[in-house]
Amino acid sequence: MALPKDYPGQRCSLSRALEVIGERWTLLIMRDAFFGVRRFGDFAAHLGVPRAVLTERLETLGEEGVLAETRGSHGYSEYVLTDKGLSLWPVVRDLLSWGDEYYSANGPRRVFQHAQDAGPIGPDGACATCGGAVPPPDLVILPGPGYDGEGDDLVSKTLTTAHRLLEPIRGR
Amino acid sequence: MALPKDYPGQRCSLSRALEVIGERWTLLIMRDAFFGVRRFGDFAAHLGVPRAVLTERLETLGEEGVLAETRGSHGYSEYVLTDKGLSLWPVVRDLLSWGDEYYSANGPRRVFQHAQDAGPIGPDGACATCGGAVPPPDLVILPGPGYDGEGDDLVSKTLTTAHRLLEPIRGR
DNA sequence: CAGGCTAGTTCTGTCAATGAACTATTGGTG
DNA sequence: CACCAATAGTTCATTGACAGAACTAGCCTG
Repeated sequence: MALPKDYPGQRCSLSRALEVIGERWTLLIMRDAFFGVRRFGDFAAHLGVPRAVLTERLETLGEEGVLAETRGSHGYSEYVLTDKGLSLWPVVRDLLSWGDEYYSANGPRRVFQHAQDAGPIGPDGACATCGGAVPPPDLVILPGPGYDGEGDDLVSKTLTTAHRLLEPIRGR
Repeated sequence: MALPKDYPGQRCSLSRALEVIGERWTLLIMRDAFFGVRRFGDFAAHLGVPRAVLTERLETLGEEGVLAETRGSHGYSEYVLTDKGLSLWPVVRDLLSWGDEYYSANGPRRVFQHAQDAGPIGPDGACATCGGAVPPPDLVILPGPGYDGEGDDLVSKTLTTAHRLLEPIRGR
């Protein structure tokens, strides 16, 4: 988003939602958080977002209760999704599916699997094997047909190795 | 979104999707399109978006094949969702649901119903009666418990009267 | 064909985003 | 304990999208 992040005349809950997660970079930060990124430097390195912007976004997301800042075992801050943040998973998933459908000629770069029964996850987020909706912690992320490690930074590579969603990831 | 609408280092389909529909105002334009708004002046009046910005967004959405510009019976342009645009409905719905859940103290301003069996639509978009996913043309939009017509412009009021999604709406 | 409606365009000031450089805090090592 | 590297975050000048109002051109109705 650009200038003011708010939408003055709008009272729809969509505009309220966009005031929280609609600014530029915010949904990419959320995606990374779902994929396991937790540390300032990893967000910055992976996204290429200006550090000042990243600082401000993390602060906003914290104030809105979407992310929580905690101190990790290493003494540095970690930014972790709250329940409110986790409930944004359908939004992130739908956007990923839409992008995959219309802008990934070779298929998705990353695909999801249900950890319990190894069933593939469809565009609607349901497990093709058991048919149920799968919450983020039960999802495994795997490299998809569209993946070629070309030019990826270390965080990108790590994000694409098989792992559970939300499982902490570190670059280097 | 702000400055450059693109995300240079990113190759994820999410970033590609956000380059199309992630800019400021764009998702509100999409919501209005789902709700039946088709004309330039109605988008402008309802959203309060600067006209120059609206022009640019409609152009981008047209180029990306999300909206199609057609000439209505009145001789003026109409902007209508394409199939590609319609497939963004889950994104809009999920954002609405999330906003309703966390930012609508009195409940949603608008609720949805399955046109065929009058079943209420849950946060996941499924009909509570028949259990199926309901495509936009089969949805009826109704005023919800959080609705109070206070301060709404004419387009807002019209949007909240009972009608089917995508059914053309006019202010005045 | 005249007046009003509609759809844009133009223009200027403002403010967020960018990107690089800098500072401060923490962790690790000898 | 002293030093150095890693990490997190701040500062600052520049750029350019957005806001908002005024303007223009086309269309439509009586």
